[in-house]
Amino acid sequence: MFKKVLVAEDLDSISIAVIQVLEDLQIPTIHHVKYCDDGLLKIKKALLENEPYDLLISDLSFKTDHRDIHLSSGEELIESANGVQPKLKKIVFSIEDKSYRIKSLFYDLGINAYVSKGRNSISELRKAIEGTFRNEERILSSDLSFNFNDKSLIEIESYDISILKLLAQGYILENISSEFKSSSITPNGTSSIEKRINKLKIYFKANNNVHLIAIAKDFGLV
Amino acid sequence: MFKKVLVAEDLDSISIAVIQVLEDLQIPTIHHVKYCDDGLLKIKKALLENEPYDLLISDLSFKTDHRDIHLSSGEELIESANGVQPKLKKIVFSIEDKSYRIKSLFYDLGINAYVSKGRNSISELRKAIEGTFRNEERILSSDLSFNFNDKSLIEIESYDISILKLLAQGYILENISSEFKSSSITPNGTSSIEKRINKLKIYFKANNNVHLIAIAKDFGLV
DNA sequence: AAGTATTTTACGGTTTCCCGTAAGGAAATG
DNA sequence: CATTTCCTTACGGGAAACCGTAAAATACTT
Repeated sequence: MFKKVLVAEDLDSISIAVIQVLEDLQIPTIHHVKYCDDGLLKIKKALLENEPYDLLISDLSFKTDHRDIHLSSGEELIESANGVQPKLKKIVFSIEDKSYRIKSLFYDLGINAYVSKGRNSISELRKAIEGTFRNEERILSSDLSFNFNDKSLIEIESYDISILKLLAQGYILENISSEFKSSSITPNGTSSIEKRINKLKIYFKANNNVHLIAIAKDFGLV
Repeated sequence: MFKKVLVAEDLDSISIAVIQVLEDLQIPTIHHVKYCDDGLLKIKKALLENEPYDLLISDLSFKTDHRDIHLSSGEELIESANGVQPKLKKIVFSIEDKSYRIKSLFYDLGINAYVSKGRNSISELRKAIEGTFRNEERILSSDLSFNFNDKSLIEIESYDISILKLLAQGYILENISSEFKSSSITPNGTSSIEKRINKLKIYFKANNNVHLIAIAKDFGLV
């Protein structure tokens, strides 16, 4: 079994349970951080000392408080971790249950397992840890069931997200156009952007921009 | 100390920690439900058997799954509980940290304490339980600090919420107007609704309706 | 290199939003 | 009962969204 595991989880009420699972699995070294920044520091330090972690279990969203931080989410932590220790095994333990967000964790960040916080997540987490150790791939907790080959939602790309983000910030078409021009994002004509928004509206069955942003917010896209 | 406590929390990873706190406080009877409906049933049953609960500790948001449910949130559970056992002490333990939503829990649902899930919430929860037992009022975990007398946000009333909800569903002004007419909500002229939206835009510093809804979503108003 | 397809951009007409002003009506005051 | 005040509604003009069409630019094929 794993020898050295790092847990990144801000909520103490949850980290207790996660650590309990790791103790049950008799993992000798269990470290826990409440901030992503601390997590990256620990990973780097462990590498320097030639005692790297075997496994990172991370949440996705972290509360903000008084402290100044560089890494604000689990995604950013994992991305940074990939920069210094690409082979690190990674399990995400989060409440998120939107398939395209989870898919991107596997595709873009190369995580080994995703466990959704739910009514039976402790046993799911345990199974995921064991499976990851056995080098199983794309482990998903059983309350989630979506098809990795379903392309439908993955086609919403960063370009669409950029538009939605700016719309949600009160930008009008012209503003978005000039914003894209100055960031050299293409296409950036008002007409093209308009068309893309229209596609999104059709896709999400939205009546108008207001409706679209409400839906995008619900889906956690912005 | 309390003799009989009910915990309503769907996430097993969290309920473990909550129950641990209660055990540390040596509470003889601790029950736990993962669904709001089960919570209400238990409260009713305990009342019938003349062994009512002294305290309810509830989360606010519950995941939906295959099961059909009547009560979908902690608010609804507490409201129902108030219907059958108004004197029941109530502590809410949730991730929510928007002041006006928390205020309404105290004002409208008469909860005794609110503990925000955070980096040190376990000790906060323990303090809240002890404080509630000593009949302290309006207990707030210390990571939250807002003024109960600050009227600013509480003035957004259900009328505004109705407008925001319909906007978020893609209604245009005319639709909202006729919707209000058929529900006999006043004022219902397009002009009045327009003016009210304008006030909201000024209040939330929103550039337009799209921006407004994005902000409303962020604040959890809709 | 020419032709075809696709993408990007431009344009115009209609609807809705946006915002100021003002008329109409109800409640409050004296 | 008249006057003031506040609230609701109506109206109008300009801005932005909405929606279809078409031209221009780019990429793709043969």
